[in-house]
Amino acid sequence: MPELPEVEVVRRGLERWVAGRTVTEVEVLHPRAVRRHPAGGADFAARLTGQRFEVARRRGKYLWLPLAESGTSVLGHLGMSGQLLVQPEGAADEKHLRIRIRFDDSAGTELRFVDQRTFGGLSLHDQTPAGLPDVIGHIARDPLDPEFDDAAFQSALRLRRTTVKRALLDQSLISGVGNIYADEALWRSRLHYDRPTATLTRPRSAELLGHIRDVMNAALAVGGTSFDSLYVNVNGESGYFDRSLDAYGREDEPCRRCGTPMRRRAWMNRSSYFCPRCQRPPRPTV
DNA sequence: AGGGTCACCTGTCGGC
DNA sequence: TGCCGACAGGTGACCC
Repeated sequence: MPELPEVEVVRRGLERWVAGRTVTEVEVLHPRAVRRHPAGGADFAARLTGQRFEVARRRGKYLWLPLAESGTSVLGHLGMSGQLLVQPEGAADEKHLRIRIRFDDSAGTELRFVDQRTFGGLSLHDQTPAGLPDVIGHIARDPLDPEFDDAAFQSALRLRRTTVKRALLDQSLISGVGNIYADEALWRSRLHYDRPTATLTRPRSAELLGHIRDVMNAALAVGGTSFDSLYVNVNGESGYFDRSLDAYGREDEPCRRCGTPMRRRAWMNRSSYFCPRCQRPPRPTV
């Protein structure tokens, strides 16, 4: 569940089903799932056992479970294919089950980290005075954070010497935006992905930020975007926002504004979807 | 220093 | 059928 709305859906599930529970056993079934925990899987398991989870928090695409009275937290990132699932004890292991966490209560469920491509993982970190795991200090606030500074973001965006989609995907400038919501916000803003950030006016950058927020909130309201069973909440359920996408994945389909067939362009080892009429490419600079 | 490229994985899909 | 390449929602180490 990679981008902000999908991660927030997972965070809410953890808040409901995992907060307040005490860990009795941790099984690390694949070393890559704890590769961001330098001391290794055995240390991760030993240090987590006996600890009690507090309410899950999130910044951008990272989420973490603070451990009560310890000054540490379990940090999680879902990568491209990670899932955090609350499953009945005894349910058959998923094919890509990487980490299992058991609890001391009688709720009858356990927490599982399942990840096909192993780009995601869990790790244990000290918290900074601000309450953030120390290794994500470089991650900017996300646009749904009440303390996100709109004016500062707009200024920083326009000062960058890069192109607008690159900037949106830079998690140290604004976090939580990935390939889907970048394309959606750019389509709503009528901006081409290769538009130099320096050419954005203040109103255009404000409008872009507004569209990022709007599209993320709209996705969150319907449980996020799921094209397949890889992207689900902690109960294994998909979101519905794929039906509302205007740009992402719509190659050759008519633009919902002007009817022109949408295009896909290879871009940074991935794809950008855009309307060639509504989102004109920037004039080549000399 | 900051921007841009590529590797890291496993799986699916479409073309031949 | 099978093989092969393209592609998939992300990140950060490493270039220049």
